[in-house]
Amino acid sequence: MPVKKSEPKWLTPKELKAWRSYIVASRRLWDAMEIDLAPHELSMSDYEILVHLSEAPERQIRMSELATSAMISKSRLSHRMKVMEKAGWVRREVCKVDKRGQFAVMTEKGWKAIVKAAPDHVASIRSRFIDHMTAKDQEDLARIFERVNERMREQFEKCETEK
Amino acid sequence: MPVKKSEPKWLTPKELKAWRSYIVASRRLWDAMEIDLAPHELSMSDYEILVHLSEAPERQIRMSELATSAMISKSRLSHRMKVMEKAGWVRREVCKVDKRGQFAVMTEKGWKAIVKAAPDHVASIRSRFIDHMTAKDQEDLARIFERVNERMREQFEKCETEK
DNA sequence: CAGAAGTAATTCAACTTTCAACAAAATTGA
DNA sequence: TCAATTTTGTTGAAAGTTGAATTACTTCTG
Repeated sequence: MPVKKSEPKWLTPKELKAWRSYIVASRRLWDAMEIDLAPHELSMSDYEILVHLSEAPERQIRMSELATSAMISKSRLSHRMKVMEKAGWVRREVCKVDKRGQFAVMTEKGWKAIVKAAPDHVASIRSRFIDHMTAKDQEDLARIFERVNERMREQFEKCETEK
Repeated sequence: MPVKKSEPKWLTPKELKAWRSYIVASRRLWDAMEIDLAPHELSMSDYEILVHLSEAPERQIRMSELATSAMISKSRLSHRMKVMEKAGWVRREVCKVDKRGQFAVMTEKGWKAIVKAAPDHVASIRSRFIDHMTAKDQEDLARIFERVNERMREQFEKCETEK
């Protein structure tokens, strides 16, 4: 029997428009916000790392946990930490309970750096994104992306259990 | 007179939720779609390049134009083209009118590769994103991101004229 | 309690992206 | 016309990212 793939269900013009405008705006938005952060010698990704670190109790957290919350690989975090350690923003401390573990610890200097960058970053989020939509839009957006996120989690879990 | 920065206008909980759900879902979405494309030996970025190339008249286009439409730097495009040329998907041809110029030309093999990848990619856009929202949501989303995009273009133009 | 399996984090090697410098050609304008 | 400027595209080195391998522990199991 000849293998016949089912006809792909192409996107309708409206679907395509939703996808393209999302993907194009997202790309530009990211670039613009990187530029906005650059004066603070921070990339979006490094900013994210520092925020999660700063929100941890006593501004310290295990490397693995930090990697998870900042949504980057452990390897990448290791490399970035080396850079940020050199900049004096963080330091590493061995975990006394589990000697395999390391704590990422935010230094006073790191705290000052993030406190200094935060107002500009928030202004950037506003001027590039949030301020261009109504309160209703914000709610819709949150709902939509929360759902997308939720579905991806489900898909991922399904894919895990299949192993 | 002491310099006093105006109090930063922090995000309200709703604004923060809109921003965070957008940024988190976007990150995961991108990763998931990279994984979906991987079996075709393509990254999202390379796919984008090939799509724009395939949509050009006679499937050929000047390097600069391609870089602009795929929203990547000329340098990056140059490097990627070298890789894709090696894979046999594209080749380069000098422009007879403007001898500085190069045309990126899609090969038959490249066309076949993109035609083969497209149905899976569209299925990926659907299952990861589009299918989780209503038609109304799609319209709202398109409108919101179109506006965000438009505003960024204005901001960029303003910043250009200031030079 | 020994050793097998699992986990935390880093390192290595390969690859990708960026940035600055460059060459060649086209355009501008005095 | 012709020198200055701009544009096109590439290159090479440095920086960043990834995934597999590695090291050093911890936990589990009989």
